[in-house]
Amino acid sequence: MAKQYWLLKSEPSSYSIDDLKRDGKTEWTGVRNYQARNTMRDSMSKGDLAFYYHSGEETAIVGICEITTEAIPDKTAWDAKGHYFDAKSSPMNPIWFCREVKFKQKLKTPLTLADLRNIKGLEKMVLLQKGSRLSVQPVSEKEWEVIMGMAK
DNA sequence: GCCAACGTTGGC
DNA sequence: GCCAACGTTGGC
Repeated sequence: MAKQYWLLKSEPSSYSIDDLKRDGKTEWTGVRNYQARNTMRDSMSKGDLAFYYHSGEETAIVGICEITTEAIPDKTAWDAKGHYFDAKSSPMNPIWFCREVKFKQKLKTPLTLADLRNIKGLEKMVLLQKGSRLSVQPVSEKEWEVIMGMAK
């Protein structure tokens, strides 16, 4: 199957691209939205690439990471003291899933939301749609290439 | 801080 | 199954 592309959102204050660079890899846990869950569980493939997007104060694509595993249960759902606890999920019957992602690179210059809105060819991008707040979302191959072209 | 958009919950 | 109320996300 052809390589697919994604975009992962994160608040830099909770986990930034620099944190990922430092760690090398991380489990992309804490997603508690069914659509985003389904994307991670069912649609992604090992080896796919994803833009790393900072939401909040920065609002920009800041880097690239790679999906390095199949879907794995999100263990943070089982931690009763944690922020992402969900009593309905259990090791026997997991509800939430994640993937491990590996740091690939930082963009030399972040591409801000405002930049992206001005680039031809990205009009359909999920990120740029009104009211879009999915934290895991697809990026088309064409969109990926347009953005990579701009990031040089 | 404000508010639009969206998702979830729960009463009926 | 509908829908109002509520909570959250996230841009501005």
